Amino acid sequence: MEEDVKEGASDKYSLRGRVFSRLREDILNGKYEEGIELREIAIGEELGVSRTPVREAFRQLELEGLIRIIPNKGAYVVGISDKDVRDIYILRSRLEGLAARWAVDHITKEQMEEMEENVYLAKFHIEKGHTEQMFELDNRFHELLYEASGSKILEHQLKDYHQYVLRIRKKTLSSATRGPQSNTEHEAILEAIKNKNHDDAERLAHEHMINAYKNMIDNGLIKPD
Amino acid sequence: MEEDVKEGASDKYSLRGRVFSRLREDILNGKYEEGIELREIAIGEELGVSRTPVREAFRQLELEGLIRIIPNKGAYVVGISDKDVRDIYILRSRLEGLAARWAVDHITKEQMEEMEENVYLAKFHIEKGHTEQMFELDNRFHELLYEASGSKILEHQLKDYHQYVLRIRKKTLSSATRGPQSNTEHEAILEAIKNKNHDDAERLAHEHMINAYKNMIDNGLIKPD
DNA sequence: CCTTGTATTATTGTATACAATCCTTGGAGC
DNA sequence: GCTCCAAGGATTGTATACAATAATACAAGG
Repeated sequence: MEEDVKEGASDKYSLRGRVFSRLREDILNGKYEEGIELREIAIGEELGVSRTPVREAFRQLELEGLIRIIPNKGAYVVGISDKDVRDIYILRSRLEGLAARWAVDHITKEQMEEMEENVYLAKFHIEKGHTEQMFELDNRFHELLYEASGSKILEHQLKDYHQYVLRIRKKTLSSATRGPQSNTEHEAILEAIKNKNHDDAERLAHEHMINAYKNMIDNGLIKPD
Repeated sequence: MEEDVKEGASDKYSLRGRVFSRLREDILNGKYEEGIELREIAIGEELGVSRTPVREAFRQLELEGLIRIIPNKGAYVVGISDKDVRDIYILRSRLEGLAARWAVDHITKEQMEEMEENVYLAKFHIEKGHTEQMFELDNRFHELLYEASGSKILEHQLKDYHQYVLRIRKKTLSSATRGPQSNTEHEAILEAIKNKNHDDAERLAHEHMINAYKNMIDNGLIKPD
């Protein structure tokens, strides 16, 4: 029964939690475009709730930087610029390297086993071209790495960024060449951790992000500098 | 009149903003100890407001990781463990290095001038042993560095961490030896940026954090590993 | 025609009322 | 005395009512 213990602030079973998750997803997926104004009543009616949970969700979204609230005026969708995406990938490249380094000493047997299963299963879905499953497995691999780092702070931070660039990542992975290469890199990172090689783990995780970054630019998903 | 444009989510002039700032400060300063339960009504009465702004502030504090809300039960202060502080310093060491590197290319003339003034003025207050001013100048130096990086993402992140370890930093800087050394290191970072030396800037900023970290441990302010 | 001031309206900010949930406490049964 | 359960109280979750603020429209004066 130890389910849902982590549930940071999403809280699936409260109205506020659902509103928050829904709005975040809608913003990241581009349903609400940048600059658009979100009205409490309208959102409330759309989701069938009153203003109270909507307001609380707004406050959280603001803290996440997804909307900007101007007092007594309104809430405006901020969106993510190409520069933000580039910056996040550079930050991630450094922090994921650190996560991999720390994971060498802190990964549990269960986490290791799930990682191995993850990489193995991914091969299958890549073969079949199941993009949705590839996406989910990629998500989970990185989350596992964050959790295995043994640092709540680092885990929290990387999960945030991971969420943040969700939209762009969906496009990236469906690319025919990046999918397989990404999983090969996952495998290499996993091996380094298994062999307790700190430097390799950090370097490979770092390069993994840099490669993803380059891929985005080469495929024109975001514009360079 | 371009004041208060950044005001992320604090919003000094709304009740919610004040409640949020106040509670964060009280938690970080140790007024509310770890594990203590915060009741909406009690906090509201203490600050003379109703539950609504208190609840909104709670939701934000949860997202910042300072309290943990268990649905239908209560809000509990999380506090910062020694491990969290150690982790943050390691993360900061890497990210501040990056900030310094980026600052080389993005710092404005005004920022550069304020940095120079900052380092110069700090010498005076160190000489006189004015700990409060030393603290403020140290704060400002780092904020300037973050702003000069030219990356909203990185700036936001580092400011967060900076706030987070506020309590411990106050103690550190008042140490007779660390104060002067810290400012000397600031000066070196500034020089590297001025000379447009990316590698030095990154290395020095990185080392600056590592030194602060070691100092904390050597002085027993937090326990090692 | 343009500017300015004011009234109206829409929207957010805050307080309060009501509903749902959890915890405590006390008593019945054994 | 111990266990279990039920009732009451306390606390959070949600909805709604009211207050404050900002946007808009329109009329009066230049």
